Amino acid sequence: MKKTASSNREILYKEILNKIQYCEWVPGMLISETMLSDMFGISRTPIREALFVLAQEGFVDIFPQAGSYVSKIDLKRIQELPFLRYHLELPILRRMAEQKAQIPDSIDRLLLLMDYEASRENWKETVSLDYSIHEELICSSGHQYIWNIIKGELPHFTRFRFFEPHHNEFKGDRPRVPEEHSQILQCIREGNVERLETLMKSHYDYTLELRKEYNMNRINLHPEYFSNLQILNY
Amino acid sequence: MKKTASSNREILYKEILNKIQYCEWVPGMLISETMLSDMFGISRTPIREALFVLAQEGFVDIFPQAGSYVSKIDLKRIQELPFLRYHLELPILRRMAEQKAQIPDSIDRLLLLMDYEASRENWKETVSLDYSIHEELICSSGHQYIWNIIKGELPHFTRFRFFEPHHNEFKGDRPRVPEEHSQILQCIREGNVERLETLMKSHYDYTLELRKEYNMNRINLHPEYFSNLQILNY
DNA sequence: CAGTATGTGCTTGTATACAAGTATGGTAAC
DNA sequence: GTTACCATACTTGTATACAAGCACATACTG
Repeated sequence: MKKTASSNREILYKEILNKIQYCEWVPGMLISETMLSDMFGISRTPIREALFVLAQEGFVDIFPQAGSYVSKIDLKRIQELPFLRYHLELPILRRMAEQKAQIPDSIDRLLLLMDYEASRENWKETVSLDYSIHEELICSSGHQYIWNIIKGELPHFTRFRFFEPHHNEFKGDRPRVPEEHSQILQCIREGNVERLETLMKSHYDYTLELRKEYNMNRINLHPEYFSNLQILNY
Repeated sequence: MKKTASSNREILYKEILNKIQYCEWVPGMLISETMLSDMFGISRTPIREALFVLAQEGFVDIFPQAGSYVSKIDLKRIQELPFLRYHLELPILRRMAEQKAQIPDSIDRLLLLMDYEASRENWKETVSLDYSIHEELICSSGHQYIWNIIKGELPHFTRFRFFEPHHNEFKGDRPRVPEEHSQILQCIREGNVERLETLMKSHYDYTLELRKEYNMNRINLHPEYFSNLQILNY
């Protein structure tokens, strides 16, 4: 029993997810199966199969006999992600710090790369490396399944990062992210648990992030891209 | 644009998931599309669509041109669930306790029902009410998305609860679960944060659970149902 | 002019025929 | 007896035809 190369369905799934997470297909856009069928030059069957999985994950809304649409960016969901990551990643990293666990060398390489890509303003690559750094840390401590859960939510947040074509947070409201990573690593190496917790808290400053003026302005540029806008009014 | 009644695909998804999570279809069992097609009296198309989603969630393994199988129970995944729940649910309940938040009346009704169903040894209903109690608590504090993430993982654990037809944990290794719920509620109502943390820790005693003699014996009855068995040997 | 009814074109839902790859068991060669 | 090969039956992957339902525009009615 062998696992063969990727089927069209799997390729399509990744392709469509990329279009959506980087907002090349904007929230609310109609994506009918026949349209995708023409675009990719294959039949509706594998396209439907990819769309179901994407719908299950909240990236596509399917209205029977009416149409399929790129889902709107759910601000409630965005708001919950930092909570999720803080409370799952911190205990893992804290344990690594307490045990002064070995950190894989690959991390330092990723840090360098992220700096490099950020300096060249390659934002897609920068964000991708951001995620990879966390992935390496979490998985090196054996919590692959926890990371998989987080990973499934990340594309929702990626949309929030990319919905304006020319925005980037690393120049805007969070220019210090790459530096924060280095500091977090250092804390783990030194076993400095207290500072680690402080750093993680600000790295995932989840209580107010969405309601910062910076983000309010961005969101108001494209209110039609969002659902659950009311959470901005508390 | 209206959401119509459930399509066959959605019905099938739930139906198949139930068969799998309650181990009516045992781990490793072959479930070919034509077999399901005959069984349910509908064509392969909606069945395939349901199977893809289940495969994505880890309940089904699809081997192209070879066959589809009920996945084995992944002990690593089972082991991570208590970690996940503890670190997500505790901060939510802790906050409720600190704020002495209002707890919906429906919870007390669910507690009563769970006691009742447990006393009548209706295990499916008991487990289902167990989950509902947590759901009510978590969602009443506004963290529906966090609960959805946990909810997606629960059927994996349900399989671990039901893979022996005549086993039940509430008579076996964890008879005090219903009582623990009452105590947790009381802590929240009284704002007793310290005791809450202790209770939650034992409610999700995640570090050793799988390696307790009780579970080792159960697992050894059906080693062919499991993957990642090696984690029992640490 | 307002409101209702209806037809048309679009969408997704389902069934089925066919393509292509896998695993198995039997057979023949050694 | 052992090994290699091959035919066969089974699996999933894909394409396509048709069914059924929604939404909008249009025409009709009051």
